[in-house]
Amino acid sequence: MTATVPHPRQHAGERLLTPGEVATLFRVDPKTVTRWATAGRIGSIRTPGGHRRFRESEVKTLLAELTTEATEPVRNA
Amino acid sequence: MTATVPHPRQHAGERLLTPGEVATLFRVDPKTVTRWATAGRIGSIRTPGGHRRFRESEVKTLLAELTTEATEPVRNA
DNA sequence: AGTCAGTGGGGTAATTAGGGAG
DNA sequence: CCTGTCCTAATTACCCCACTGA
Repeated sequence: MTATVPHPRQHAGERLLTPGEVATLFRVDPKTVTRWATAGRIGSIRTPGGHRRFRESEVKTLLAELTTEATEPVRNA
Repeated sequence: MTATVPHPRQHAGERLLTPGEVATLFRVDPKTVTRWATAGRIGSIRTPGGHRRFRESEVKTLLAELTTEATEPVRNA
C-alpha cells in the first residue's frame, strides 16, 4: 500500500494524489507524470522533502478533457 | 485514519494544527510531518507531554509556496 | 478511574526524485 | 517530441510498543 485511506475530511474536497496514483489513472509510468509536472502541463504541490502531490480535481478534469467519445454508431449493432 | 475532528474552540488568531491535520493537507503520513519538524523544515510547538503542534498560518504559507499551477496548455484539449 | 484515538520513537520496506542512455 | 527503463540517493510509508491528551 501507499498511504492512508482517502480522506472525506479535507479543506474543500481538495484531495491530493501521489505520482503513482496519477500514473495508474493514465496508465503511464510515474516518471511520465513527473515530466508532465516539470513541463507545467499539470499543477503540483511539493512536500518539504521534494516529493510531488497532485490535485485529484485537476487530474480528473484533465482526464475528462482528454477523453473523446465515439461519434459514429456501430454499423452492426 | 489520523486526524479526527473533535476540536476545541482555539480562539485567538493563531490556530494550531496537529500532526495528523498537517499530514492530511500534504497527503503524507503523520510520521513524515514529525520528521519535517525534526529536520527543521517546519516550525513546531511541543506540549509539555512531548506532542507537537504546528501553526496553521505557517503551514498554509508553506503549502502555498510549494504549490505550482499548470502553465502550459493541454495539447489535445 | 478508565477509555481510546492520536502521537512519539525506532526500525524496515516501498516510492519518488534526478540524471542519463535507449 | 514523448515515453519507458536503469541507476543511486533521498524521502516517505508501514510495522512495532509506550505514552499523551481530551
